[in-house]
Amino acid sequence: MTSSSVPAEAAVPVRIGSMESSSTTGGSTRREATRQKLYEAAVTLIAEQGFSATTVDEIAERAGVAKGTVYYNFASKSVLFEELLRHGVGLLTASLRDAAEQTAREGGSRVDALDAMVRAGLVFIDRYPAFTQLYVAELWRTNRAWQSTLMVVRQQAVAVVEGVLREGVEGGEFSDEIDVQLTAAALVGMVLVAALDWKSFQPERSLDDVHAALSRLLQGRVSGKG
Amino acid sequence: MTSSSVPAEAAVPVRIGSMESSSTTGGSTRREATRQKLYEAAVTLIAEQGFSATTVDEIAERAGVAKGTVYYNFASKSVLFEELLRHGVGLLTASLRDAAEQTAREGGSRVDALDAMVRAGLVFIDRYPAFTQLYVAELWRTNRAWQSTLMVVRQQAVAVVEGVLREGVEGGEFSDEIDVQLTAAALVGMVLVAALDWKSFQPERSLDDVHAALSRLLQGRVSGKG
DNA sequence: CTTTTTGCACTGACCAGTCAGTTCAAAAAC
DNA sequence: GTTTTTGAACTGACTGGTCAGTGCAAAAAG
Repeated sequence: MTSSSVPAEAAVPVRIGSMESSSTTGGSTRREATRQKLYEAAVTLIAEQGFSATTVDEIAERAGVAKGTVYYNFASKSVLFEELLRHGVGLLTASLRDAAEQTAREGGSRVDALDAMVRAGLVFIDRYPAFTQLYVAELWRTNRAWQSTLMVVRQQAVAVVEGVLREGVEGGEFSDEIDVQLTAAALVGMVLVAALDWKSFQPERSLDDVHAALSRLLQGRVSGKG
Repeated sequence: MTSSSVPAEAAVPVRIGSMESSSTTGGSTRREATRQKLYEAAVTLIAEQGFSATTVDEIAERAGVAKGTVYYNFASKSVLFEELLRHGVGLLTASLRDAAEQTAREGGSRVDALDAMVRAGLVFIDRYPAFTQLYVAELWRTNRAWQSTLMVVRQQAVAVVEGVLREGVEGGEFSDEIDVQLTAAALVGMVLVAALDWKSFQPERSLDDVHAALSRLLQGRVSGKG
């Protein structure tokens, strides 16, 4: 296991295949496609069963490759998982940032930015429900190998929300008594749980519908008559 | 790894108070006490590592009993887990219901009831953080043996929140345009994620502090100056 | 153009270790 | 005397990871 006699081992450039095939420059070829298939297989299986209950054999089978191929492309089962995690949250973070920035560019308020981010979150969960499940299931675990990866990656996403809240407080749009960190976590939780519930128990509803419900809650338009 | 000499077994960070409230009914005796120890051991281990990654040997060791005792008291590993689940959510549901009813008894509004339930949720998570972790990690999984148990038990808890929202709508206190089911899920998510974040990343803060932050969000006192 | 070589990507049988669950005689606890 | 616990041995299935070998497309040699 440790210190095997591995020769030169032409440095594999840890490329993370994008969840959607970007295929910008023709660099990838077969390898990239294989990685992609493995990500997709792993994400659904782990979302369904959890990391430990998912076997490498299953992942390989679902991806339509041999088991050895998994280990040709990834150092271990947990490395595969960590790269999956990093990539997925990277997409989410970028999406949230875009939403906030575009709102600012269009002259919207901070509440508008928050609302746009809620929508961006919903769009993400709508597109990658399995990834979201898997992420939530692992986030608050302790004593796990990828704990640090998870923390870093969580902070990236939450920081975007915190940033908008902080700007809002500084600009006087939000009360300066709000607790930025906790409020950000609560907002993330609101979207996360509502969306997972949507996907799990009312999948027929439209994104706009769900967004409208959360918007109302976000903007405190719950009390009082409609 | 197995049966290592286990040094001091020092301070377990996440303490689970006895989930069996008090020994009111005298039916238990020794057996009940053993079961209790097994619950407590299982809940922390599974919260940390997940169900599949936790071995029966570990649970027995942590509980300080022999492996045979586990199988004398529970038919299987998953039966132990299911009973744990049912018991824990039973406590939460009772607690939420109490909060709502007491608010009503004292003549509070529905928002007050919601607020009381937020607090009850926080108190629960504060007392049983490991159980909460474990529950969240399993809730949205699919294809698992205890899936149906989980659904039933989830519905019990969420229904209490939905009930208060519905009463609020009927009584004109809440807008009749709110989506009861989604809003309930969002509220639960808000408390859940904020609390887990609190326990994981800001454990030094007080419950009142966290409650105040969530109250503000719940009552839409975010926008506008302090 | 044809033949040979190269080396990347992939294969799948295999191994050493692990784990849920069983068994049971004997000891404790009640 | 009965109920509960112990503790260690055992089984049989499963799993992460390994490795010698295959296939093939493009480069190099002829």
